[in-house]
Amino acid sequence: MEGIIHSIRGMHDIVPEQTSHWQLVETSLKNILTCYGYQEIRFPIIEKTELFSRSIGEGTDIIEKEMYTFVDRNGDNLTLRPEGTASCIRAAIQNGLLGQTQRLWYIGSMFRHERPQKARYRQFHQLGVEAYGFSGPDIDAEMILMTSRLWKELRLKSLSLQINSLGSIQSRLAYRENLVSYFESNKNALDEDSRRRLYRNPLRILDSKNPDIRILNEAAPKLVDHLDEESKLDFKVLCEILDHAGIIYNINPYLVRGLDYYGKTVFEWVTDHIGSQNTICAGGRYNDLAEQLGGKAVTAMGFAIGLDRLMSLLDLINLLPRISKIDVYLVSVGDLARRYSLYIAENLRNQIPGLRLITHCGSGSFKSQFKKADRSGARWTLILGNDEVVQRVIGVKAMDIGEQETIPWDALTTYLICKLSGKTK
RNA sequence: GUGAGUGUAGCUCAGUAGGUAGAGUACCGGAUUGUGAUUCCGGUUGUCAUGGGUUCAAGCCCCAUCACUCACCCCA
Repeated sequence: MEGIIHSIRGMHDIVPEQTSHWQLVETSLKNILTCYGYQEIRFPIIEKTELFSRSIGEGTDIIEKEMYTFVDRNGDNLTLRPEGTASCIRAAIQNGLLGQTQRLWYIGSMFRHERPQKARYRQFHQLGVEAYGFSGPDIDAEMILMTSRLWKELRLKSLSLQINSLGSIQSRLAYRENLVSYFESNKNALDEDSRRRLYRNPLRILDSKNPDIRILNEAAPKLVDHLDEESKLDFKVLCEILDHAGIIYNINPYLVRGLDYYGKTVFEWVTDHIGSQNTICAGGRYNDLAEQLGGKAVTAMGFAIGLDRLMSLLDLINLLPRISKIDVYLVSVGDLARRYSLYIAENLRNQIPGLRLITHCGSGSFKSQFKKADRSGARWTLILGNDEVVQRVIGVKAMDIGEQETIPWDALTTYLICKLSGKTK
């Protein structure tokens, strides 16, 4: 394998067998977003580093050690986007979109320099959704209902919904103090990770995986008891809307989310099927971010779906359908026939828009051409030899039942349209 | 960044106690001078991840490097 250049660690190719599935899923997702009135926005894959450090939070792992950051030829400090929220709101500010309410979505690659593992890659794909100018909690509920519909559309039942409210920044600060003093008085019980988080991001101790810490958390002060009145009410209304819609959820007081800009509503859809990276979709409210990035204050709510994780979940529980790739494969043998095959194919394409037709190209015996026709998944094989050309006819073989008919050229289009629409002739 | 496991044909994997590499599948050809998926016959495919070391001899043992996988951390 010497001399072969490989892709960078943690960055993977998506090959044709997979792209057909990705396209299918992406189309479903986009259709539903469109039906809810969300519009696509596209923004650059690279931004000034400052955009991310100012939004995501200086103390987070993303900023501290996971960004692909470099200095470009102008000396500017740039970063491959580790997430979409900051870029999206930057684009909204810059393009004057925040004068009115916005429902937006985007899709694309994100980059984080983490150790790769199952469903976690250095280049990964997210579908992000953001809404600006809605104070909630109705838009919060709308997003959760919409994600629930996405799963229904994909026939995905193995996701469970976790929700929580982080409260306003002020109420969270008060809570944080309480929490720190609680953990300080139990400092000996803390593990190494938790001690590190104690002053930097004490809320994150709450979602530790360590069983001992979990026990310690049970007696910790509860965020719910420190919520400000507005957050409390919003959260109550959110729960009521979800109840009315029949959405099953779990209020998880330990759900705190990692990025600094979240406040009030947060939610996650998790699965226990794909290993340790179990969050498929997550988001929350971030009402202070726009102002923090130099825009005017705008309420905002958003979430992102980890598409790599979604695809691997769908694959694992066998929800990816067998996709028929092609309708018709045209084989041709003989000099005369080969000259006519592309001509016949083009005529068919003209007359049957959307026809999925492969014309055999290159050499190949009759036998090998048929093998290719078979493997292409085509339901019909068209057979053109010199004899057929002379008689102005073509063979049509139904690959599933193995029956073959001879059809005159001028009747071929009608014949195929009949077959494709499932009608018997 | 930390830890563990795995690297042999395009793919999935065997490879006995160190003795110079095998199966299935895929691919190509034939049985059928013009008919696939089934059957039968034949053929091709490898710097055994890379570099060193031990040995008369290394796919196998030792060391290093790289990659992949899983978990921790973190997050979608």
